[in-house]
Amino acid sequence: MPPDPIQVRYAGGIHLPGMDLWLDPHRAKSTAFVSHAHADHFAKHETIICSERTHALIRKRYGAPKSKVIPLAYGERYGFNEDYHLYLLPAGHIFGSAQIYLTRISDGATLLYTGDFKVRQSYSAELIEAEKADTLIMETTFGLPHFRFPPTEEIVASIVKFCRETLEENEIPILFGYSLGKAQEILAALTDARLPVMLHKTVYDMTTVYEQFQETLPEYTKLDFKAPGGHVLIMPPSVGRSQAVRRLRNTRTAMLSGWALQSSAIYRYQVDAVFPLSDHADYPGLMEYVARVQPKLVYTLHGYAAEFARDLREQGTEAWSILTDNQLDLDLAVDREIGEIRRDSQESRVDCEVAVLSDVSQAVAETTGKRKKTELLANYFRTLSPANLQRATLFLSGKIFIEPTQRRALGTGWAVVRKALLKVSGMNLARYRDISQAQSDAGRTTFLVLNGVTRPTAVSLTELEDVFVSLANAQGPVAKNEIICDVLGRLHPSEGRLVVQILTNDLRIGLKEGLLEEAIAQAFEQPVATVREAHMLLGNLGQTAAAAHAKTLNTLSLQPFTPVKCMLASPEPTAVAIWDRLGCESNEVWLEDKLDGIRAQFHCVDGRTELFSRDLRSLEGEFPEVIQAGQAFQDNMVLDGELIAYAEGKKLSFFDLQKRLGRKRLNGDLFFGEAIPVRFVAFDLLWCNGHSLLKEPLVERRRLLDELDLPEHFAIVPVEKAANADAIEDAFKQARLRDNEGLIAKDPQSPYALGRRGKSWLKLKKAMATLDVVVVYAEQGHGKRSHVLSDYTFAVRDTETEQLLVIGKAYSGLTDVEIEDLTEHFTKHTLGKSGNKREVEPNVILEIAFDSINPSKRHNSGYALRFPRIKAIRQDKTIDDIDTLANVRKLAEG
DNA sequence: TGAGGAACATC
DNA sequence: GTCGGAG
DNA sequence: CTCCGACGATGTTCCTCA
Repeated sequence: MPPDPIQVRYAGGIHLPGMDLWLDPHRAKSTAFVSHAHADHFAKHETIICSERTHALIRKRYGAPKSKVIPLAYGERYGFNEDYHLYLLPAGHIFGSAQIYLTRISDGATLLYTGDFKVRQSYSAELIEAEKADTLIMETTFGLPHFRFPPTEEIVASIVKFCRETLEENEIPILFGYSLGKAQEILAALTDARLPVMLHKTVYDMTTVYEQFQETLPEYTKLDFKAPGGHVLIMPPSVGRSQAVRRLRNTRTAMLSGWALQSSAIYRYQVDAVFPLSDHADYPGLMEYVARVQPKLVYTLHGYAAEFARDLREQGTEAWSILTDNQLDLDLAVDREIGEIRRDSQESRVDCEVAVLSDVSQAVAETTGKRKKTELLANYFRTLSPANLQRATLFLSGKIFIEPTQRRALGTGWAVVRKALLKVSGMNLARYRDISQAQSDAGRTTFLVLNGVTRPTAVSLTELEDVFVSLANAQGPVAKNEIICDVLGRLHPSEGRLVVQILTNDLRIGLKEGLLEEAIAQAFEQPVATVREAHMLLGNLGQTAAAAHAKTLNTLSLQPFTPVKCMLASPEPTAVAIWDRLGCESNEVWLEDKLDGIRAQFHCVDGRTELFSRDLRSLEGEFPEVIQAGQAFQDNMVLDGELIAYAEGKKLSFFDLQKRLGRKRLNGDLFFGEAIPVRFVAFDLLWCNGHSLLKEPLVERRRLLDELDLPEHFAIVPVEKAANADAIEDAFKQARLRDNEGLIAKDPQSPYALGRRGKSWLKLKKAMATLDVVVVYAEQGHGKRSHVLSDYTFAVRDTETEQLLVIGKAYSGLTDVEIEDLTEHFTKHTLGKSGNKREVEPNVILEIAFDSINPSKRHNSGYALRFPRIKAIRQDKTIDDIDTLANVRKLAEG
């Protein structure tokens, strides 16, 4: 009578309930077997069983673990408890990697768990050993029959050939392989070739550990970015996109991975070559291994687990994927390490317009270098019909609507999208969080969450546009959620990723509008400047692309009721600086008060009037009285100006004006009763009675502006002319007395530069006193700051209660280095955590600059700062030196 | 019904 | 609005 | 020099949930 198999279950990791032992669990457990030293297999378990070599690697890499470690030599028998004993066998994956062999003493039942393994002899890892076992739990990363690696010598020979040829052409070969295991395997494999090798720091560090156990490594040096020439560089894939590596010229890159067998690999890794050097077993290897173990029952996991299990069953061995549903957890960790997407579901990909667009987007994201990006895009643009060209350029610029004036918000932020992703994938929130935290990249997260759960169909760009429009029209998150679920369910994860990126307005593919302009110019052989100009005039890349395609760019001009991108001013700290920049040219600077309102463009032709905001939105609903009053203008014109809150004899501020922003409903009494009165103060004239004035100098535009008869609610900003820095300084003081922010200085000879933050308009703002505050909370940032604590909440002291009261947050003003230093500091001085926010010891003093202090409900000090920025980290000060609430109050009132 | 959150837009 | 960083 | 990303406060709207 054969014994019952040792019970196995899966619960976020493999668990053997009979002995309460976990095998390579992702999260910290009481007792766990750690098969090898890759980071994803190593959590803070209370007790860790691992090979003594793995233990050495872990110690070197992460320092001595706090866990209790039971290091075992291969074959060393260990009595786990009264009923179970175990020993480890080499797994051949990386140095020190082990399988675990368990025996239940009472009935002799046995179980073998492989961890990651390889059957072939490798250069840097022990040769695998197999033993007969009743139950086998094995990894099946390459569990499809077509994964057959060529003989290792052939692979190595081709790698060496690649390196030699690259060096002969005076270029630098770069080999990408994971810093622990793969990199040393490559290094060892290169021994006979006698090529000079440089190792990236992370690889170098791990290699020094290897060296203690291995005599056959060739000579190597640490990567010197200044003189890499003539060397073979080995580095982990993750640093391949780093600045330092990108800066290296004349490189040829190669990825070393089992996935190289797939034809899409070169494209996916964005390298010049791929070689199938793997530390996993290929399909024949997996089969051979099963034959050696002769198991009665097999559980498979990782990669093509279900497929491989099916193949085994067909051969008469009972085999099951341990739980396809849970694969992601384990695969994910590996993905993160080696920068791969495990399951390549290209086969299920449907060739459609959206798929092509997402490929282009992905390629742009992965391409470094402007020229390559624009060329890629230009080639793509040329293949599109005019209508699809509009859509594609819009979507790639993260926009949705072709007509700028019909632009509406989608109302789909991360909250809505996350809900939809959970629904489509059936994933629970905890797992989703794991993925999103591990990735800290919205696109990759989306891909992984959707991977394998959607039924891709062909979707055209028109259909996608329809989805966006219906999203904009849908009312409420519930309705939007449904639409998103529907479209994601019909898309391949690669396409789903793009759609989510567009929905959340977070494309992040290193594609700015400027680059798209260049691509459009290149695609249709137009000068970039012309395309750019057209974009400013049309306010929309879709239309710009269409015009470039139709070769009608030159016929474009400023048209009333088509808002244009407005000219902006650059900040300048002092009057002297302004004079230096503008004065020398024409010996005169024109000064206007910098009004604190909202920028607006007023269009008027024959009594029809329109008002647009700075980003070309119609302000129709918000300021109807201005639009109405403007109908009294006798002339046809386009004005540039500022909408301000204004009442005779009463000081009104931006704060007052904000109450009217974003309003959809204006009750009757809103502007006749208590409403904040408003006026449009013009400072420029862009078009007048049929003529564009953009190219005219400011003097001329202003002359015409001054001739206009102004209706109610309209005014023109006064100009003062200054002939030296002192006069500017003086005017600045006057402007402040008038409660304005400061000055705008203009070159009277300058044309109107659409959309430019140029040097013809400069702004001088008032600098307030600064505040010394202490940081009380620190938070993780986003995007490129997702790995640092870049968000600081700070407080002042209330001398009455001796409490620290929060007055604001800031990150702006610190350099990357300072943020890194502070991250380290706050990590060490954390008092408590809730979510991403951590309370920190109040021992970092910041000097904060700001524009004003206002009463606020947001922070418990009752005050908030406008435009807070960090001026300095005051290492010379302590918490005793920070500003007091009384001080703040004084500044707020003063 | 009212508080609270998300999304968006303005600076 | 602010700022630092990269091309 | 110019663009871009990653950040600040605050207002309204709209929806959800207790």
